[in-house]
Parts: sequence; structure tokens; C-alpha cells
Amino acid sequence: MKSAAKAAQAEDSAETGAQQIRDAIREAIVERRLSPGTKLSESDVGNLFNVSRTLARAALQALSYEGLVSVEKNRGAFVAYPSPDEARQIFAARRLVEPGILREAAARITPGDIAQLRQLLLEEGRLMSERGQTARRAEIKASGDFHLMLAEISGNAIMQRFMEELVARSSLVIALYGQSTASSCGHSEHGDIIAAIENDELDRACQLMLHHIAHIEADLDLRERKSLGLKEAFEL
Amino acid sequence: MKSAAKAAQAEDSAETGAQQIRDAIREAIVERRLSPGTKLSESDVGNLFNVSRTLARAALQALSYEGLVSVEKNRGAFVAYPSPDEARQIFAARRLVEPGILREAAARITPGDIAQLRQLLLEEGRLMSERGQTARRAEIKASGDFHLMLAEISGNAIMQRFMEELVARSSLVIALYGQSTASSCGHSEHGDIIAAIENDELDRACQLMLHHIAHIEADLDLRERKSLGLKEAFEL
DNA sequence: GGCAGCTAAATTGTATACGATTTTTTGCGT
DNA sequence: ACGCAAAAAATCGTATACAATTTAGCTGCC
Repeated sequence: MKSAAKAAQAEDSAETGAQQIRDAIREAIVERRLSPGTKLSESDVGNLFNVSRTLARAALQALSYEGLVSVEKNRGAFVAYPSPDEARQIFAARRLVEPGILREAAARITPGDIAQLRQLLLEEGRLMSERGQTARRAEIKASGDFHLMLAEISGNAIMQRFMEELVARSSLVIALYGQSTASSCGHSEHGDIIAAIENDELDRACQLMLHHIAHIEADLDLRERKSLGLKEAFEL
Repeated sequence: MKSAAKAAQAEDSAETGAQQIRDAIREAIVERRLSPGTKLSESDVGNLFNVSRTLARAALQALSYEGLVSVEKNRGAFVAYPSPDEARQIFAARRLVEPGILREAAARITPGDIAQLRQLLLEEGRLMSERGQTARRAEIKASGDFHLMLAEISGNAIMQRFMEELVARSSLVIALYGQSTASSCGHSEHGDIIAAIENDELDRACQLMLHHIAHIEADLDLRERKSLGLKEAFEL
């Protein structure tokens, strides 16, 4: 079993080629193989995937709707470079919606769901102890998948899609402003949340979730880095 | 002053022609000049706006991402026809996020904002008493603008965009499943919410908001209409 | 040496063209 | 008449082509 919680397209198939490209680029962004600010020219993307610029462009447009790339008129597309203010808004949004999602998920959670969550947690822990870039990237994804799975359990496809966007953008923010070496320190917190759900301590679970998000945010250094790339960079 | 709460593109200009088409079609959908299920072929859209299919397609793709149109592979784009279940999810999402938005908005609201909200309310009331399709459509939009303006006041652009999507899709749902003749009965409820905010009765304001959403939802008749278009339609 | 202005290269914006898939129409047989 | 099969029309998926804009490089002048 590969990447779990992806849901994929149960439909007849991969609707159009652009979707695949979009997904591939998104994955690369979320796993931080593409750094914020990297230029994604339509021709390059097209060549890379052996498709025409038309499809490349469509994929980039789609990613722009999700806030993962920003397209500037007549200048091109770049991996999004969230400002500190954007970063704050992203986490404010998560604090706003995740407790609600948690409540809805708890209301309809099944033993099978809990088992799956635990499995995810185990995987996450295993990756944490492993070495290497590959493991690190997988860990980043697994950490987000926990939140995504809760959204999936909640049964609300709209909130699920919204959470996918928020988690992806969070990854960008952490890549930019994160300080701690550990990609997502709060591994144990995930476990605590599951435990609280199992014990029907709903309010406590929400509290834990809020703390968890706060912890992630506390690890950020949200200060305007004005690139300082000219004189200042050599003045020290 | 025209449609208020639109924010528009403060940037240098209308980024690309596709955006304009997208906005025009979205407005038509939200104002219910386009009914759910209406086919939007790329050629027709292109001809209508005197642009190539390329731009028409881009606009439709964008609308598809917002959930306002659904594109079916090799079949075309249609104005979205939300299922009863989708409708429930849309309103569940609103119940989930709107109280939170309200809280954030209340925390940073200014007297000027309140004045604007009141103005919006006045306009809404004026339209309610007016006759004619045009007034009806303007009323629909004004009713949504109240919720949108709260999101704008909250200062969170992400939540604002999300609310824009939810409000637009709500309009589709109401068009499909709404029963009452009044487009949005709860006009007075908007006023009550503002009053509660002014009096710093935050919890009450949230309660009112939840009731307001519940009222809108209560006006829906969410039952699978299976088109019953052949025999059944004449058998009664 | 440095800067203004112009020219050329690269990149995006939009249109058109062609192949693939679906839908409709036509026509035949029963 | 009815149903079914094959052809025709319409529509979407993708590629290519051309125009417009930006960026980089260069020349010449100060």
C-alpha cells in the first residue's frame, strides 16, 4: 500500500493528463523537493512531463487556485512564497476549522477508522526514527495525513478539500519559517488526540488539537525576511 | 458604489481575460440566471465572450475548482447540480466555519465596518420591498454579501475565499431545493447579529448565526429528485 | 567606468488546428 | 413502426503557431 489517505479518483480514471501533472508537482512541493520561490516555467514543466505547454499551464493554474504556486502576469509561475501574514492566516484558519472537523469526525468514527489512525501513527513513528531524506519527506507527508484522515472521517468532502489545501500550504510555511530540525515535533500529540477521542473526551480532544496547532506555529520564526540579498548580506 | 464586498483585484489589472469570463459566469450562476444543469460548452462560452475556446476552457476549469460547474470528461461542463448530500455538506461547512469567522470579525471590527454592514442591511431591505426579477437577483446577492463582508472583516483572506465559495454554492442549493418564495427569509436575523456584535454579546451572536443558517437550511426540501422525466411525470 | 536606450532572446497570452470520444442522426432489416 | 447498427455531427483533449510582453544583452554616448 502506498501513500494511503489519498482517496484518488475512484471515478473511471485519471480524468485528464493535467491532473496527474498537478498532483505530481503538488507532491513535490509538499514534500519540499521544490523550494518556495522556484520558478516553474510552462515550457520546462511541459518538457519535464513530455506534454505540451497547454497541459503544463493548466496544471499550474490549478495549483495557483490551491495557493501552492503564484502566477504573475506575463512573468510566470513560482512555487508560492507565503508571507508571514499569509502564514498566520493559514494557521488561524486551521485553528478555526480543525476543532470543528474533529467534532464531526468523532461523531461518526468507527473502530476501523481508529485502527487506521493508529496505523498511520505507527508509520509516522517508524519514519521518525529512520535516517535519510527519503524518510524525512515521507514523515512530512505522514504527519499531514493524520489531519487529512480526520477530515476524511468527518464525511464532509468540502471540508476535506479545504483541509488538503491548508495542510499543503502549511508545509510550505514550515519549509520557509520552521526552525526546529524535527519536521513535525508533535508526533505524540497526534496519539494523545486519538486517545481522547476514544475516551469520548471530546472537549479535551479539541483542546489538544488547538495546542497541537499552536505548537507547530510556535516553532515558526515569522519575521519579514526582506531577502536582504544585496548589501546587508555582506555587511555583517 | 457597486457591488461592495468584492475586493476585486487591487493588483495592476485584471490578470488575464479568463478571470473576467469566470467572474461573469459565476455572477450569472449566483444570481440564478443560469440554472443548475445548464450545459456550458466551451465553444458557446467562447463565442459568447468573443474569445477562443482556450480562454473559455480556462474559465470553466476555474469554476469547476470552486464547485460551481462540474466538468465531465469528454462530455462538457455543466452548471453544478448539487446533490442533497452535497447540499448538507455545504451547510455543515457553513455551520462549522461561520461562528469562528464571526468571532474573529468581532475582535477586529471598527465602527466604520459596522456602518457598512448596516448600509448593506438597508440596501437588502430596500430590495426586498421592490418588485421584479432584477431586484430579486440583487437581493440574493446582497443577502450573501452580508456573510461575505463578515469574512472580509475577519481579515483572513483564506477564510474569505472559502466563504465566497460556500455562499456561491449555497445559492445553487437554494435555487434547487428552496421552497419559500422569499429568497432569503432571514433578513431580520442579519440585523440581530449585528446588534449582538455591537453589544459585545459574542456568544449570542454566534448562536444567532447558527440559527440563521439553520433557518436557511430548514427552508430546503432535500429529497432526491430523480428527474422522473418520462412515465412518472404523466402517471399522476 | 557607468548609464541611457535600443535590439534580440526568452517567456507568457491567446488563437487555431487536428485527433479522439461522445452524441445524434440516418437508414436498414425485421 | 420499432430496434439496432453505422455514419455524421458535435464536442472535448492536446498540440502547435503566432502575437504581445518582459527580460537580458549590447552598443554608444557621456
